[in-house]
Amino acid sequence: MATLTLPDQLNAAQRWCVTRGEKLTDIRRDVLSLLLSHGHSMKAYDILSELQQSRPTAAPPTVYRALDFLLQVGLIHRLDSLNAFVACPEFALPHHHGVLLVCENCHGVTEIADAPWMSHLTDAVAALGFTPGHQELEIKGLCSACQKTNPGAPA
Amino acid sequence: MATLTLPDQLNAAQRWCVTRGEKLTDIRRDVLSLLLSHGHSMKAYDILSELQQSRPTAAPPTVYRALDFLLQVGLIHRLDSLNAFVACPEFALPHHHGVLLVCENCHGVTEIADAPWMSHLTDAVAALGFTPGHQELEIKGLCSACQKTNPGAPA
DNA sequence: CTTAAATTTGTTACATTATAACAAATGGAA
DNA sequence: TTCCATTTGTTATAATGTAACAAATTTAAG
Repeated sequence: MATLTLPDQLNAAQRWCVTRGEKLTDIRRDVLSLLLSHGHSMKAYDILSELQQSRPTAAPPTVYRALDFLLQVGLIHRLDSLNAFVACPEFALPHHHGVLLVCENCHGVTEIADAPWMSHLTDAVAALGFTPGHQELEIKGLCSACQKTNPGAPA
Repeated sequence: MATLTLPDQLNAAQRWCVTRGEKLTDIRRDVLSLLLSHGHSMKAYDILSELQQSRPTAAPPTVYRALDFLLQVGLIHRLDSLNAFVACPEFALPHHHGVLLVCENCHGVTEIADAPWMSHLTDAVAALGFTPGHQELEIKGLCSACQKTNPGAPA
């Protein structure tokens, strides 16, 4: 996995949007850039605070609109369990069935793309007549780093 | 699956709490009763409104405290994707690894207890050094009923 | 080029979801 | 009874997210 620089990541995102007939405007790029450069997940109002460093007039809708767009085109994920957002490092993978491992302690996120057992899950669910939507599963727990410093936290 | 009456469900919950050294107080029982009798998921402030029919002085902390308690003892689940709560019909099952199928259209919830592929998932995740917490997976999508009335809604 | 339409952004206000903080009441145990 | 722990009442406020409409910008058409 070649680690791209931030400008390269942004350029790739730009191309991804154009391919889909969408525009990565300045605001949207700025929000994505914040998420990419942080690496970990961010809350909407934290993004807003940082965005206001360069855009003093930014307001909640400014951020939420950009986040909604980035979610639509698949450049970021929303973490329902944290009310937070994280950049998706693998946005260009086709039929991307991801699992997000969310650490309850440090709020770090590890993404697993195309896990082999994922198809078992979607098959079993489909057999019940249920059609999964965006297939991003969120599993809460403790990452390996936090288990060491935090012995015995969840169940 | 024997379908218990509401009083029987509440009594079973009562015993479950006592077993764990906890008390199912009046308020907690009332909140659980609302969730059980509704069957589908409810938002905290909807629970509050209904609770205020019988307890006019109930305030947000009244409901959130009861919900926190019921979550702790495993009598209910929180649906992160809806900011809602639902009664757990299988709270007494040991080592309960559940999957919640959440319909994005009708907000109905189907719970799968002890699915066979669940162990594959936890094993694979554990192999990465991640320790899952409460193992309640939430899968958003469309239930079979809503697929018929809602052709082509999510992806 | 100019006009019209569509999209994006600015701005204000508000809706929804959840918690902090502290006082009062309740229930057991010493 | 007296003390302590737990639960509940109460007020206020924090955190998260959206509605509604105006202004600006971009795109496409004539």
